[in-house]
Amino acid sequence: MAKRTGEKYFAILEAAVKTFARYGYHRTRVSDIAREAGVADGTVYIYFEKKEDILISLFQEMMTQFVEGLRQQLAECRNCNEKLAAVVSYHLNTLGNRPEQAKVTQIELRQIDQTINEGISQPLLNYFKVIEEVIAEGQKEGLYRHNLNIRTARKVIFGAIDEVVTCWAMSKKAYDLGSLAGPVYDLLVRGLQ
Amino acid sequence: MAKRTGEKYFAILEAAVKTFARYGYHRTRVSDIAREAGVADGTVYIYFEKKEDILISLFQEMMTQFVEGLRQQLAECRNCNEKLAAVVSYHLNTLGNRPEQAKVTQIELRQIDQTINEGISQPLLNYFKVIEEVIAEGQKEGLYRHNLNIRTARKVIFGAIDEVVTCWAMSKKAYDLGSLAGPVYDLLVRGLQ
Amino acid sequence: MAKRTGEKYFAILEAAVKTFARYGYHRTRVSDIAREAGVADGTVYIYFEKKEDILISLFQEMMTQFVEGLRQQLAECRNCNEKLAAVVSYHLNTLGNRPEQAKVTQIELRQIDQTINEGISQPLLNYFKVIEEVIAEGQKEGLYRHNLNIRTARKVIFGAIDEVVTCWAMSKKAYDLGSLAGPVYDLLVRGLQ
Amino acid sequence: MAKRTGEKYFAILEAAVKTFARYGYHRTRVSDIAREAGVADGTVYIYFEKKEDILISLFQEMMTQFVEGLRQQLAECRNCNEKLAAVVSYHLNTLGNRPEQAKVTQIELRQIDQTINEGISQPLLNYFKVIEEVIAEGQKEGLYRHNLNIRTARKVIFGAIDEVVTCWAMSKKAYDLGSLAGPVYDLLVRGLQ
DNA sequence: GATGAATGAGAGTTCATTCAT
DNA sequence: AATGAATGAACTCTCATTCAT
Repeated sequence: MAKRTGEKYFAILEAAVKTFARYGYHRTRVSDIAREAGVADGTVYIYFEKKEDILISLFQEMMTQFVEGLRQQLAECRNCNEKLAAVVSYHLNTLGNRPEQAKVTQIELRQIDQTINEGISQPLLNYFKVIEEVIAEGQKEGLYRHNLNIRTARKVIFGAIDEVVTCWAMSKKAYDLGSLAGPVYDLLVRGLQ
Repeated sequence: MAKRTGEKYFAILEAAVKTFARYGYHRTRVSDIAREAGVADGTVYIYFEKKEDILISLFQEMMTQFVEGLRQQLAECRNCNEKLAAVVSYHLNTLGNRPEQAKVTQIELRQIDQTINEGISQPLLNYFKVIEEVIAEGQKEGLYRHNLNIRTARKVIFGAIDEVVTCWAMSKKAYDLGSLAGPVYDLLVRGLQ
Repeated sequence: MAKRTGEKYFAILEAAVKTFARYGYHRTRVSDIAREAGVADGTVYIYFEKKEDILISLFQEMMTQFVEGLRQQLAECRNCNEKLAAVVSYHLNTLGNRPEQAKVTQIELRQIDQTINEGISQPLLNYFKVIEEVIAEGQKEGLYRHNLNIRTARKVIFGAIDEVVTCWAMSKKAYDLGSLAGPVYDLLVRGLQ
Repeated sequence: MAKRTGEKYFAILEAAVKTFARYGYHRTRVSDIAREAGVADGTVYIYFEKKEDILISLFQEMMTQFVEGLRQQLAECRNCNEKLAAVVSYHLNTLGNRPEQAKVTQIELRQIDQTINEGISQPLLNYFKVIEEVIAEGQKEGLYRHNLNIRTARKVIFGAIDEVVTCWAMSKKAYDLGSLAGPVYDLLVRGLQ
């Protein structure tokens, strides 16, 4: 079961971002999403196993696209510093331009039992891998310290950017998220050197 | 209503940490907490307005104690670097020694509608203030850059530590969280200089 | 929401009369009605907003039918006296033949907060209007006094009949309610003349 | 148990009229009455068996006083017509001057399972008896028809007055209830003759 | 594939009543 | 007699999920 593809699959996903961002995951009824997507309640269950699945699929689709786009950006960078800058900038700009996605990623996604959720951690690991690759590269290039624990550094980097996004997503969003890329990069790159 | 003090208040709070950490917020029934605390279901509602209230009160009590303890540590530091080290170390050690609290803080607490929750953000702001004070002090002492945006720096610092804790809380906790204090401090302090 | 029509709507209504009459409104659980109607608990809430709604809808359906039937009877009467007799007789006979409805109308219906209930007073007003029309007609025909306050007379008439029904509904119903129509009519008509 | 007398007994009763009239029987908590009476929750249960008991006792006290007062009035009447007029007038004036009692008598009292309630019907029967005595006397005096069924006539009389009070109690009480005594008496007395 | 009416498990919360002090 | 903290039974309503059409 659960087709996970097709025109209506994406219609439902799109409807879900909107309603989750507006009402929050728990206060959104499956029927709300169905109505927004213009399909019947039952139809949702042709494309998704259960409600949680919608949120997870949403994240997976977003994350896949995100990592893909990020990798394209990185391909054009000449060294690890440029790559780190690209990571920060791409992360902040991508979510800064998609407030609804940001809301879902930063807030709603955390409403699910994290303990079980392979579905969330797996796609996230791909992103983590990218960051860790950049750090390792920096060490090879001699730009970053060798006594750096790559995993810890990755946590610091991701955590820092993530918190910056969360603060913005929970705020009135009166400022441009992307404009924080420079300062954040500065803070992080020095730590690695 | 809602006494918010007394022997049973704390018994319920203690029972709540345990059950939330074990089953997660949403899968914990109020009656589970009551049983664990050795009181009747109704008694819970003498001390708390509603289920959500328990989680929030839990956080507030923890946070108040946390900030208080942190301030004591900082009082003994001679400069901002020592203070920053103290923040990182205190944060990681405190939660590292209390896995149940860590689980609740990092995971369960995010299960509530963040949009509404003054109850969560307010106590957190006190912690944020401490961090920002340390940074400002560092600038005054000439140890930290002046072109630093204090708020952004705070987000980076908090986000970094928070992510380190979250990864640990979601892991099998096979390593000592406190032992990451040094590396994390190193990464952060260089960013500020 | 609340479909308020369809096969199951009436099945639930029918089940409600029975259970309300048997156990009383407050002691009837929604699940009792559902079981009696042969539907699931949740189904009740597809057709009714809330429990109270069932009782009110019940009354509205009954009242609508009642007034309709009464109007048909009155159409065949040649003067206001015949009409008054018809009102008394129709009222007593209708409820006399439907003990369960009588129980609900006279007893259970009064278990709801009367202050709020438009839903109850509105349909009743239609009946009141019929009575008042009969009185006014009687005055025009010269059969009833002109110094009669129509509203007061209506209250007296309705109150009298209503009390007769209530006494019967609360009794063992050993006597035929309809047989009181004559005496009651006699008492009332003289008052009007 | 249940002292049913003493200073606090009446304080609770008085508090109950107020709160019942204000919030309705079902929405009044025992603790509301206790607070209004200035006693502890538990104290209520020294004087009353259960919540229902308060409402019933209230009615009994009111009814006893009512019938007593009515009997005094009747003692001064010279014939059954005067007595009937006294009944109507006394009933309407008494409740007309005590809106809170009226609310309780006409509305809240009916919120209890009438089927069981000896406690309500018993004191009411005393009033019924008074009315029936008046009618019987009228027949003896030759003023009222002999083919009158006394019980039915009593129901008509009581029902009529009761409805007049109920309408007033549920209304904004913009008119004086006692002023309806004349018209109501007129309507009723002619029926008896 | 699509529908949407029907299902029924599930739990938070209230509050009358009790009883140790 | 008086207190009021504690009890725990009771029940409505929601909503994710199913399945006959």
